[in-house]
Amino acid sequence: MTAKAPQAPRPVPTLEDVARLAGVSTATVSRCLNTPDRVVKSTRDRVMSAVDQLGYAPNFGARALAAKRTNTIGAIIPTMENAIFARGLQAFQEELGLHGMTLLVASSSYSEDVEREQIRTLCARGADALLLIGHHRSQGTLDFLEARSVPVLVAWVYDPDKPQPSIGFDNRAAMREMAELVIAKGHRRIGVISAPCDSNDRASERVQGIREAMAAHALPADAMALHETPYSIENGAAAFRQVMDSPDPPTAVMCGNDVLAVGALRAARQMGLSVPGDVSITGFDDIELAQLVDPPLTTVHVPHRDMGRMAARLLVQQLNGDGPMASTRLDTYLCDRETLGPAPR
Amino acid sequence: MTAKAPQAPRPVPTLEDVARLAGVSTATVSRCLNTPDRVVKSTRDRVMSAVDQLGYAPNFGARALAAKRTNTIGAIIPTMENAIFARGLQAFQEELGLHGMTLLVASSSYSEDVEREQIRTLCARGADALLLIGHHRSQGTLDFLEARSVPVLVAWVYDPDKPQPSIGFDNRAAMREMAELVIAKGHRRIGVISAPCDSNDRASERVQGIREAMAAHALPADAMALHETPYSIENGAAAFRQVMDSPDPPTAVMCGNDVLAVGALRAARQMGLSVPGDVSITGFDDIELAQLVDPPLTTVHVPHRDMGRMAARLLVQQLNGDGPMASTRLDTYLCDRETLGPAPR
DNA sequence: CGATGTCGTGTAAGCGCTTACACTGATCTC
DNA sequence: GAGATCAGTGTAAGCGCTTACACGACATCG
Repeated sequence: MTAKAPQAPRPVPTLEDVARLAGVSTATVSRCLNTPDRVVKSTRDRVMSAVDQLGYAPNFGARALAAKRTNTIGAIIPTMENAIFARGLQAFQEELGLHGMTLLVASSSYSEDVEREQIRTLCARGADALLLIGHHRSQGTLDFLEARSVPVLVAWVYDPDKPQPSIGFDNRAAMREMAELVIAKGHRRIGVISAPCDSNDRASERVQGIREAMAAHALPADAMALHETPYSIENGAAAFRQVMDSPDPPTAVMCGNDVLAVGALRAARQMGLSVPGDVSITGFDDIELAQLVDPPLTTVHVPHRDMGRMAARLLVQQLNGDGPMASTRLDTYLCDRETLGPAPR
Repeated sequence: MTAKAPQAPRPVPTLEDVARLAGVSTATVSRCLNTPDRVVKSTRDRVMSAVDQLGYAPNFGARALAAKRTNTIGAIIPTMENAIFARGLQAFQEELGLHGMTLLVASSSYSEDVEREQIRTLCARGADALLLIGHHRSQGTLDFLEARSVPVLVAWVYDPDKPQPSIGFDNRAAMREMAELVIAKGHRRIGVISAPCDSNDRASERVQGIREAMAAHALPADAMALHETPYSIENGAAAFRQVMDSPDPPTAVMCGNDVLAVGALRAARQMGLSVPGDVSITGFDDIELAQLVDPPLTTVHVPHRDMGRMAARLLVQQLNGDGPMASTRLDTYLCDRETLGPAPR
């Protein structure tokens, strides 16, 4: 195909090959690549052209081994399937790129065990720091992290009382605010569709927020019908059917996130229920999908991009030795679109 | 917090630490981890408990350096923003996992230069093979890949004539089929909203498919109004407005993918146009969103999961030395939902 | 003008791991 | 019962890179 490769003389060129071709030592080549200003221009040019000619790319593993730093940050998110974390992660990556760092992403499928495995993998791969979602993880995992002294930042939650720094929002307060609105609209029987709460502090905090609002308005605990199911549109739809299949169904269904809410919305339509005429539905996250469905979803807006960007900054600061990270709180706000209406009488 | 770490005696444990604690050589520890059956059980147990006790995790870089294999496959997709590649990649990852391989994902933002950088990065990180999207890339990149002799599989297209093996579908034929249907419904002026065609063979093939169908029915080339814009809902909406802002607007707008189509659909609603009463809209990909919008989108179904799964199998086979990969063609089919209707008269 | 810096470069010691090879006892074979 | 075989383990040589240190060649200075 190309004239440059007569056969396959040396499968992959190394620093040494470059050095030989340029007639310098490996140290000089290394310096050209990492600290170009410590090498005189004439030498540098010679080295660089050798690099090009050979199609040399430094071996990352070897580099990490020798330098003990990888400029890589790992992130483990519960899922890549839907858009919940996509936007935040995108911003995270962009900001990291600005600082010359690379992102390594893994997903845990909402499983504690998988997450532990992924943490080990990312550490093994030399991540200089980790971004994790939520606080819930086993002591063993925490110990491991501490033993390796990898800086960890927890995102999507804000909890200054935890030992690990976090960046995010107050899930409980955010959902409480939404519940207040729902109650203000006259709803007294509230269905709740949430992700499984154990091992998911975002989910449990949100449910807790609803409980608090109900208590504040002297609504009995059994006025809330809680259904837990993993995040997916299908599951949201199924859960909605179950929640509504009761002698005294709720007039509003609050969902733990938008994906579940969109499922609920579909189910409602299939059941011939008008939203919000017959039943109100609310979401959480304000993902793109929320304004695409019909009617557009009333939900809690989460500042995904800001969160991602700030997470990157905090991590970079910490790695540059500018002191420990401070937990940071971002604001959410209600997006009262069209799926929440007054309680039917 | 925990009692196990009095201070920080040795930041991160190494093979040697484990060996010392277990009273064996590093070779034995290594064997316990990689080929457990070559070590007698009593020794192995001792080693393993040392591993646990120390929280040891092998250094990936060092391992790759010594073993010259990483069991890692890299994939570079144009974007993570929307769901176009998500499902396929998920399946790809799952299948890789079954074979003990790990996936490293990067995104190129539809930029050739970024992709080249990412390819280098993934190679540097030791990817044993690469999954790339589409055939379009510079000769320099191709040379680089060949020089390093990294197996490459191209996905989301099928083209047995290219030197690189591919797995996917015939974008041109798939879109031609859709265009045939559109024409059969009586449409004669067709708007086309596509991603920029240069450097995106999927996009250009799809447009070409429309051209072929139109030619086959003796429609003049200028019966097609083509608008190119990057994939995003917003862009789709904007392009739709432009396409329709003509003295003689098209009666059907065919979009290069579902994301654009959903944007077009929104724009149509905002403009007070009924779909498909006033104007028909079609998509491509059949992402989840396609059936969530109202009315559900007529689109081309692409077997994302099959493609991902088979891509993984092909790659694994190749790495196991079972001969070179063969280009594989998958079928698409039309999903005629509710956004395509007869041409208004 | 010899002592002292400074700058650009080379030398070589690892970084943590795998693995070819060597070694040691058992077990087996005739 | 001596030699062959073999399973289990240790020894040590790298893998490709960074970087502390050494070194020579100048420029600078009192």
